[in-house]
Amino acid sequence: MTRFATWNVNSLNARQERVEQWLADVSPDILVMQETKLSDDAFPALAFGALGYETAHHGEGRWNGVGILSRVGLTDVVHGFADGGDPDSDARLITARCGDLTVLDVYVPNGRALDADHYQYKLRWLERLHAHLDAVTAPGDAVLIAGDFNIAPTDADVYDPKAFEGQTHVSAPERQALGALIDRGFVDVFRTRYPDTPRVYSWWDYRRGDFHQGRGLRIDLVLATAPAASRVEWCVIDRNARKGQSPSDHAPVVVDFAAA
DNA sequence: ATGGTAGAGCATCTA
Repeated sequence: MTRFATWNVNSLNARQERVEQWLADVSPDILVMQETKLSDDAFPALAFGALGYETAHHGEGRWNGVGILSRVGLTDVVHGFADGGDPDSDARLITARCGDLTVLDVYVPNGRALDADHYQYKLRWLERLHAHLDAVTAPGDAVLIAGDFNIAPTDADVYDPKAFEGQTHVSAPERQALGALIDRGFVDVFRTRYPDTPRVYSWWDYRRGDFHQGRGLRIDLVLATAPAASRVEWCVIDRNARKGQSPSDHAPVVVDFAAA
């Protein structure tokens, strides 16, 4: 069994102690993180190494930043897009082979507002994933795209769909971009396993007591190709990690895969 | 009316 997890940690500097405690509690074999907000130089590879993990990190410093921990092997690391285009100005993608899984760790742009340039950047960014997948994967591979998608796949993933009308995370073009990955053969592991379970979220705004009021979005996803999806034994969003002192605003998503 | 909180870094920007 391989235990895989994704977590937007919202600053590793602010969260290191909590992340280490969570690793001890949950013991994932692979953890992909988003929003480390670190440069590669500042990434605490030694601290994670002492816990038994190999690491890879792609970060620019103040914002964004993605990192992978693995204790089942970590090879073929690709920083950013391998689509032959211009380098992404933001550090939002890192890819690696972890054991028998090819893992894309993604921090999809937020979008900010439907009329913002950043929203067009988000759509282009999602489009670029296809050429990247063409470059780094082959048909039949067990591939995961995991991370903070900043997209709620359907209204069932939104606490109050009316409140989000006209906003990012729920717009048709974003959902269509996610749909294009589904059309490509990826499945949303959590929703496939729990098709009818309502009010399960992975992110809650820090403000207004949203977490305790149950006002959240399910925007942290694990997408898997069939060779990986067929091995899913268990999937959970760890709400407990959103509780207590100084939590991230996101909860981790954990997936157990049976041995190939 | 455009809040409220958190993080980075020290004025706001991002989420």
